[in-house]
Amino acid sequence: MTDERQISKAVIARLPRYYRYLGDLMEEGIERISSNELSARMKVTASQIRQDLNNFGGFGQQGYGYNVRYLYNEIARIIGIDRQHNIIIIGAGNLGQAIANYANFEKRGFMIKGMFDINPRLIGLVVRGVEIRGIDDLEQFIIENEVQIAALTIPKSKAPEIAERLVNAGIKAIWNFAHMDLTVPDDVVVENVHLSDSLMRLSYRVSSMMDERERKEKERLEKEV
Amino acid sequence: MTDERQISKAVIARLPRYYRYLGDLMEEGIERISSNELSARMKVTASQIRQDLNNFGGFGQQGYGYNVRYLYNEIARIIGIDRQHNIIIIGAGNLGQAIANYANFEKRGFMIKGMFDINPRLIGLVVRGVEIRGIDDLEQFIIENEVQIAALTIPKSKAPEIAERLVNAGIKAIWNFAHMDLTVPDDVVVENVHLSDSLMRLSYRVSSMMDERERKEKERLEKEV
DNA sequence: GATTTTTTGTTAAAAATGTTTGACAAGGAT
DNA sequence: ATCCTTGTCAAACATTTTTAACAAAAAATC
Repeated sequence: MTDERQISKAVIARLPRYYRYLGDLMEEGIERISSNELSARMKVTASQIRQDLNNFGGFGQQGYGYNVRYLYNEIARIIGIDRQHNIIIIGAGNLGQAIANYANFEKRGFMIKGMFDINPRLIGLVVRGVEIRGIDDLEQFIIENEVQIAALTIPKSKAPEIAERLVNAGIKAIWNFAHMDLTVPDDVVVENVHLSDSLMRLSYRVSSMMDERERKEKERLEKEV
Repeated sequence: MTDERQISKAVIARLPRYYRYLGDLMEEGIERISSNELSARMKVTASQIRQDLNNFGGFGQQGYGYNVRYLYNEIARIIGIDRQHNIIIIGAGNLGQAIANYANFEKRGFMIKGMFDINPRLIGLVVRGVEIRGIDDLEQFIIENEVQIAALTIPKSKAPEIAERLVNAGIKAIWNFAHMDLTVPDDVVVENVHLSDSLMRLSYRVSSMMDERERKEKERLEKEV
C-alpha cells in the first residue's frame, strides 16, 4: 500500500497551532470540544479542522466532539514530540541562551544536551545546568550523545562551515537562526528562523498601512473641498 | 486611480530574501546581476523574480540586468526600512536582550528606544546603551518617543494585558514572541514569531523523515528475502 | 554605426496548491 | 427516539507558481 499520500505543508504548519489551543483548553479544564467551538476560538472553519485532522485519522466521536486531552496527545504524536529529541545549541550568545532557558522545550521532549561557542569567555559557563563547550569536540559530542537536532545561533560568517561539520557528524536537523540559507543534503532538515526577515515583513505591513491611512486622509480632505 | 491592486502575501514574504541576497552580492563586490544569475543563486525561477519585482515597478535594464546596489536600495524602500522606525522591547530576558544586541537592526532603521521589564532586578540595567525600565511609564514613553513598534518577549500570561496597553498607547505594530495569538484592532499589525511552533514543524519533518527512512529500510530487507 | 545578443517588463495561460462550502450517512450522546 | 457532531466526499473558489512568449531597450560585437 503506497497510500501514504503527501500531507500538505499548509496542514503541517497548522498543527502546532492546534496543539497550542488544545493545551490552553486543558489549562482551562475543558475536557471536550467540538470542531465548531474550536473553530470559533481559532478563527478558522470547523470544516478545515475536521479535514486537517482527517489527514491523520479519526480522533473524535460523533455527537461528542473531541476529547481535549486525547487529541492533544495524538497531535503530539503526529508532530513527533512524544519521543525524545536530543538537541545542542551552537552559539551561546543571548539567543542561544534564550533558547536554552525556554523551559517548555524540555517538557516537549527536546533535551538540551550541550551548548557550544568559540568565545573563550563563555566556555565553561553553565546555563540551565548545561556547560558551554568549545567547538573542537563537536563531532565527538554529537555521536556520543546521539544528538539529532542542532540549533544554530551563530553569525552568518561561521554558519556554512559549522553546518557542514554538523551534517558530517550525522545531525538530522538544523534549526537555523543564522541569516542565510544553508546548503545541506536532502535527508537533513533545515528549519529557518530568520528574525530579520520577520521584522522586514512587519516593516512592510506597517509602512503600507501607514501609506493607506495617508491616502484615505487625503481622499477625505479632497472631498471636503 | 484605484489601480493599487493588492500585492500577494507570497510576494511580500519573498522580499526580505531578495534583500538578503542582494546584500550578499554587494559584499562580494558584484555590481550587476541578471534575473537568470540571481535565480540560479536563490533557486527560484528567473521569471518569478521578474514578476515579483514587476509588482512594484521596473528596476532593471534590458540587456544589462539589475544594478545590485540600486535594486537593494529600492527593495529597502519597498519594505519600508529606508525610514526610521522607533521600537521598544517589552521583556528584557534573554530573548529581549538578544534582539537588543542584534546590531543590524539599527542599520536598517529600527532604533531601539527603550526596554521594559517587571523584574526589579533587571530594571536599571543598561543593554546596548538602552536602560531597562519598569512598565509603569510605558504609555508615556511610547507617546513621548513616537514609538511605532513593540517587540513582545514576555510570557503568555502577561501578553494580552500588555498588548492592550500598547494598542491604547498608539502602537502601530507588535512583533509578538509570546506563545499566543493576540487580539488587536484591524489597524494594528501583529507579526508572530512562535519559536515553539517552528520547533514543532522541525520535529514533524525530522520524525517523518525518520519514518520514511525506516519504511525504505524495511522494503529493502523484504526485497532481499 | 549596423547588427546581433542579452535581458527586461509584461502579458497570458496553464498547472498546482490550498481553502471554503455544502452535504450527508452513521455513530454516539442525550 | 432525537439530536449532535464526526468523518468523508465533492465541487467551487481562490491563490500561487510555472511556463511560455515576445516587443523593446540596451549592451556587446563586428
